Amino acid sequence: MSLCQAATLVAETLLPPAQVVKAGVAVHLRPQQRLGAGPSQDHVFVVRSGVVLLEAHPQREARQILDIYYRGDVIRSGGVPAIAGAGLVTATQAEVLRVPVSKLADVLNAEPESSRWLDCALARQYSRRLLHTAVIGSLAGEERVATLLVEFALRVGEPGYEGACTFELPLSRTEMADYLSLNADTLSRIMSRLRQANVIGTSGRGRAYTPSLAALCKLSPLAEAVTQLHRPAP
Amino acid sequence: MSLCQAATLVAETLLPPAQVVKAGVAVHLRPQQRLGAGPSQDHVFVVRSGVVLLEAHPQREARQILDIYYRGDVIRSGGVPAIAGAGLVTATQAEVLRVPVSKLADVLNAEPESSRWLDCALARQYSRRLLHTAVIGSLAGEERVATLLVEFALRVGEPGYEGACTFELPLSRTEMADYLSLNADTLSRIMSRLRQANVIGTSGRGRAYTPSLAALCKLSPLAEAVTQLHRPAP
DNA sequence: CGGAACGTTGACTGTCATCAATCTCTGTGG
DNA sequence: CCACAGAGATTGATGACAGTCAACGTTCCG
Repeated sequence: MSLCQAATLVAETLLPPAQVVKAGVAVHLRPQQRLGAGPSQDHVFVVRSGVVLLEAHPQREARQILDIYYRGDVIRSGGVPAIAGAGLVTATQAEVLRVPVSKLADVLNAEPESSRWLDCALARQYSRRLLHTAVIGSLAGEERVATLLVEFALRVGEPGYEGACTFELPLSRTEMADYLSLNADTLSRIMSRLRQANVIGTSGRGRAYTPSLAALCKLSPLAEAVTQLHRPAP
Repeated sequence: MSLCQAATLVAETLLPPAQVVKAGVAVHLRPQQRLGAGPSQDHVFVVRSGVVLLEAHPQREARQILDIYYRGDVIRSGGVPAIAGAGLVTATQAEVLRVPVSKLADVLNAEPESSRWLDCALARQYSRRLLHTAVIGSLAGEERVATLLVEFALRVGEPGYEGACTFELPLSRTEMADYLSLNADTLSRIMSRLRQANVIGTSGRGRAYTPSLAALCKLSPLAEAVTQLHRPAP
């Protein structure tokens, strides 16, 4: 099987096969560090830890975050559309594997296993893009925020008692706003409202928790789809 | 090379290799016809002519069009996220190739050529999704409409004298609105404004033309990126 | 302790959604 | 060929939500 089945989104297919790892080099990055500055070289990056963002500046003074990459995700620097100011930035400390496209191509031709892994990763990420289109295209501000919080809770959260969940916020308020196509001010207002409604709590800038993940999900019409695409491997 | 270079988005890589074609069956469809009604079977569709839409109903009474597929595009029915009312519909009369996933997987394993074609198609489509995220996430109503019109002009347009261009509108107003995350009423107002400004003209419901494609592009901050991703092969 | 970046909150404005009425195509049947 | 019906498209009046600008508070760093 070279195409990924919905049922095979498990841990073993998440990380790249050894041949791919051997073809690349590990890169350690601090928060807010740019990736793939050299546009001359077309690289593929595989996220091993941390969170990487794809950003662009379609307008003067306007930033848009187009994609969020988590552990196991694959990024092809040459596949970024020609939008002004497009580029990759880390949101948190991160470790990525950098593989030249030509070397990866060799591995793919030699190892069908690698093709299976790549197709699987790309299919997963394509689905997530479609879902995010639905989020920013059809949900109200509060619903968008709830959806992103559910995503974070599933991706980087530590479950607690009775459906409670503590999780890191890998993106700053401004970054979350740019991802959700909301104003940073508006996002702040929404977060305050959610806090007052006891749906979430925050501790410091980078962390949050929810007493009931189910309650948070009820605020997002697309929580079910998010859960399907971001739930940690069983 | 198994990954697609930006420079290789040419006609020869657009259509599936013969082995893939042999593994599937051609299906002819009328406008507004649904695809892949049987959720039991996971299929891959390749668009050979016409336009296919991926739609969903994230909210009661709200339709969102998540993706537009043109000639040469690849759709995997199993990759659609679990949003309510998600499914494929034709916008126009269309012909697609329907290939069972298991059969395609066999071909991919046997023929590296096929893997190259598939990776190429998926990379192209992923870029387009990112671009569309930027469109609905950061552009004003009029800019979104201009962007979509440029896309149509490049995809299905017949160039005329001095930058003029006549093109079919494969989507109805309602569908365009649902794709751009605009109200159908608002879209209609914007189209009227563009008509009064002589940027576009319409003849009947399904056709439009622009006296100057360059003028239309000037209304879209992302026209350059659209051109890069939708320009017909040289 | 001080400064800078980030986050919060309030008052105001603008854009787009909503609702309702009218108009225009398109296909059908007399 | 024309009349009709129904869906789709247009247009106007109105309101709500989110953006903008500005001021203040908080967190985190040296």
